[in-house]
Amino acid sequence: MRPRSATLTEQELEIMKIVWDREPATVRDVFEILLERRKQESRSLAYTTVMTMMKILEQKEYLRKDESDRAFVYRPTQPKGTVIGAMVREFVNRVFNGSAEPLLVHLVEEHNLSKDDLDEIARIRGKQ
Amino acid sequence: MRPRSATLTEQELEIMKIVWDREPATVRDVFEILLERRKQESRSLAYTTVMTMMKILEQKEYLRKDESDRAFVYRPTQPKGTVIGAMVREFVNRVFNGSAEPLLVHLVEEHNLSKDDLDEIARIRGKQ
DNA sequence: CGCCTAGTACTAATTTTTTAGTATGAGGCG
DNA sequence: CGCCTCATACTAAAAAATTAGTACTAGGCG
Repeated sequence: MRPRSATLTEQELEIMKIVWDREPATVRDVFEILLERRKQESRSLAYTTVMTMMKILEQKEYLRKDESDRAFVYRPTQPKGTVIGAMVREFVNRVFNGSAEPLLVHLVEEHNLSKDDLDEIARIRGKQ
Repeated sequence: MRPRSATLTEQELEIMKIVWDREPATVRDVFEILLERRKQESRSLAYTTVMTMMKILEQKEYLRKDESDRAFVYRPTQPKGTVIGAMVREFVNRVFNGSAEPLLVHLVEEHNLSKDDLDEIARIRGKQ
């Protein structure tokens, strides 16, 4: 039996990022942004596809919908940081067996993070 | 049209990690390790499932198979660091729109990376 | 008022990913 | 030699993830 994804799937995340950005957002809001992006890469998208995805996100309790004037408006139930944090944790677990250091090394070596960036983070971190 | 995953899927990665570890590995090698893990969580696994996955990995050219005494032996075509690096990049793109810093912040704030760890990384990084 | 638009609910198809069954063959061994 | 084990090739089913169609409704507006 194939298990369900433990975190947001790719398309679910795509939608959640938009809703976190707008807070709240309607299906049409999300649809238009996504459609625009799809056009860039010559892919299409149906309005009802976004609707279905947002309903799924509501069922999974990532979104909550409120009656509004015309269309439903959706809001995230959890802050972005919380959900993304869980995704980072899942990634670290899955790819690096739970250890964050090797990921850090990848970031430093392959993502142009300078010593200054690290110092900056360390400084912020140190403050608390 | 749903696109294919741009990186290793979950099960593909699980297998690749084992093969990188053994180098080379047979289907049976991988099967036994995975079966053991599955047992822990009361899940089952068929030998042929692993075979199919490894054939897919061969088709995708992540693995190469060599004739051997009894069973085929499989070797990775690319070093672990390269492939995992690509996965990190894909993750950063997908989740953080390509910017590594916010991921770094998550790591520092939620994965018990101390200032010392950062210093250590910065030192290694600085050396080159 | 009747029509068009925007929205929703419901249903379902498609593709990917994961899983496994069946048939077949090679080789050791009693 | 005949059987049993292990491996492979081939086929395909099941589940998840993604995509979309159809029917229906409310509301604006000509």
